[in-house]
Amino acid sequence: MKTKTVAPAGRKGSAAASTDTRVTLEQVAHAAGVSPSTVSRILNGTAVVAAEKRAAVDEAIARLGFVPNPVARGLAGGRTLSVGVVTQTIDSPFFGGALRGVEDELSRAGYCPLFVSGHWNAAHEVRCIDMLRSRRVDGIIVLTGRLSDDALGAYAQQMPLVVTGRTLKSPGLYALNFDNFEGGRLATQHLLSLGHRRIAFIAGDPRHPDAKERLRGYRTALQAAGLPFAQDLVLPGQYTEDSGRMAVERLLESREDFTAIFSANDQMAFGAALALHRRNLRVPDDVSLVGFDDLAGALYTAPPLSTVHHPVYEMGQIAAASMLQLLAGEMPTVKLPAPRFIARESSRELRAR
Amino acid sequence: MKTKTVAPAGRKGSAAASTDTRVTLEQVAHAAGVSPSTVSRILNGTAVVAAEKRAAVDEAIARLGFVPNPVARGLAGGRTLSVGVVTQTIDSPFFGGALRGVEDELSRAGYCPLFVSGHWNAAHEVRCIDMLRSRRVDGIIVLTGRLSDDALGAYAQQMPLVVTGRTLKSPGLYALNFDNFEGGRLATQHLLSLGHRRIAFIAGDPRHPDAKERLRGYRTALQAAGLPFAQDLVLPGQYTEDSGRMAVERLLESREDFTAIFSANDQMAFGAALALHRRNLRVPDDVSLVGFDDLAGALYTAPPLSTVHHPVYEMGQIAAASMLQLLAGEMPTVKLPAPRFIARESSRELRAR
DNA sequence: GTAAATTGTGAAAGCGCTTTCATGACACCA
DNA sequence: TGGTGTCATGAAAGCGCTTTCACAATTTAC
Repeated sequence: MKTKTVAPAGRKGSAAASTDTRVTLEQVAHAAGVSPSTVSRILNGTAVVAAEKRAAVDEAIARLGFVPNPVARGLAGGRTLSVGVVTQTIDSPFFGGALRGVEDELSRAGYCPLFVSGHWNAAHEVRCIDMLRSRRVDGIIVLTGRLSDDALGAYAQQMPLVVTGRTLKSPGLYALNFDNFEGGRLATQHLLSLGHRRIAFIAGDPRHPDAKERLRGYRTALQAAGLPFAQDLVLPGQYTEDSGRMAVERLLESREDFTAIFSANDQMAFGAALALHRRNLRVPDDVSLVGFDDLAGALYTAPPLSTVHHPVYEMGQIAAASMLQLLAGEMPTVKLPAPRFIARESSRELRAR
Repeated sequence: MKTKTVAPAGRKGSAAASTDTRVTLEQVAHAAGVSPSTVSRILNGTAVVAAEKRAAVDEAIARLGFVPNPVARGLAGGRTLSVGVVTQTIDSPFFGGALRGVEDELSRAGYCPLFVSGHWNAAHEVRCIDMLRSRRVDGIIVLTGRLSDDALGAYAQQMPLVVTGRTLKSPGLYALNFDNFEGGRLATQHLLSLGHRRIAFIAGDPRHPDAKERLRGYRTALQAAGLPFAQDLVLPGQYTEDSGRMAVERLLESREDFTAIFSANDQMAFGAALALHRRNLRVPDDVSLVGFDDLAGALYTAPPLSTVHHPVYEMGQIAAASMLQLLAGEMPTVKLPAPRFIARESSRELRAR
């Protein structure tokens, strides 16, 4: 058995696996006594190969510890087995779970995510997407973001696109949207069922479509209960903890009467809880508080926050799975799970005060 | 002006920038009337080029909207302008900030991070690193992790490596370590200076070197104050919220006397706060509570948590900057900032009870 | 039995760059 | 003025794959 002498493999230390980055497909072909084309065909399953040669190649691959070079593959084949993921900040408590879902699902299929942060800025998102395109990703997943629907549609003409937080139809584009309206309705409904009638609402940034939907859910639930919509009970917020804190401070200063607060997201609810604490108002004894999103932290506030569960991890998984389908030439049809309200300890039935 | 007819550029929609992924270096060379080598030299600054030709090339690049293809560059030049980042979970509240620091710093230099999750599992980390190597990243940043120092040293022989959470010297390897001992000392010192004498400690997972260091800081501070070290006041924890909650529950059941708790990280402090809340013990009136890490959430607990500031974002930045230096053939020398204690509202002076 | 369709395989041409290597054009010193 | 350097530049050879194309070797059809 003649084996081409190969540069010594980098197998120093116990950790290095038995794969050698320096072995090339050509060496495998030599070792197996076939042509490179045949090896490639076996690797990609692009054609039928005689069982005998296939065995020889498989053996050579195993023996040499060959791993195909994705960079060369990308150049030659045009596919890089990587997909770009535009998130807003990589350390967002909200999107974090989604990133994990994307990663898990993609790596299962041998794909690799490229995460970039758009910083809630359309121009920056454009730059990110350009960067991803120049890196030749096979597709792009956009988590919400500030880009116009038209802009996204245009990108979708160039490569597969999956986008969350929108309802949007376009060829080569799959949109995944969570039912924020229903979530808003559920949360409000929960407070109403506990007897609350004066329910303040801390709104999210109105530039977010989902913030508007959550507000609409709130209004609809009030209306369904025959209650008037009081503009003074709706406080503007920015989806940040601090904006939630300030909203509650304004609310208290306004001397508006209220017994419960529905915050359009958990982060603002955390801020709200702090503001209430500072005024010696106890949750839920003095004020019931509910949030939206069910962030990891919602389980560990004192008391744990009642909130609408937003399946972010699943959202990431589904987005990735949809991308894989798009890449395979199929049209995805999966939908996001429906919102569920999680009653914890920050809300309770209204008592006479 | 003769221009080679090029496939129509993908400039549909207002969002698509004026760059065209399909323009190649060869087309630029043609358009500028020079050879591809010259264009490459201008792009990389590898050689002096006549000002006149340089101008012609620059013009052609701008006119055609040429963007070099990193995949081809990677194949030809052996450098992919990407660095792998092994984190533990991409959505970790602790490492999140570090990832952002890495991303910001790398992208400034035209590099691109590839984030992979090791899930606190040495075998998984090995697989991640192999994957990154096969993707031909130029270097790898390992955020803490479970790999042995030897294994890391072995990898460092193959490519530049920056690792955090260790003190370790090896060629081609740069280790960045935070002074966890001093942090632990500072936090304990803070409680001592407020008059506390019975200070419980919720320990982190002893497999983490930093958890051991924080404990050592606690012990040293007690010793320096002439206080005995009481093993019964040290509760085992796992760095998770729930382990913090359970630790406090065990502590209360043990009927051990204590007036303050120092938790080895903020996540466990959050759990501890919840357990105290459930027992109607108020922070800081009944029990002072301090954490470690200064997570984003520490600012918005009720009350805001006194804690040791761990500069994670800077850690990410510095790790990335060090990697860039390593890649440039220099040996980095930057160190992490020293720990600072941030007194907020969860700790106060001891009062007679 | 011959023509035609089918099949497995190898040779070779790229993919879009980087990087030697060779070359011609000048400048320099004796 | 001839020889030796220096310098900018182009030609061409890869980098490690995929994929087209061509070609024998079969198999099938008439």
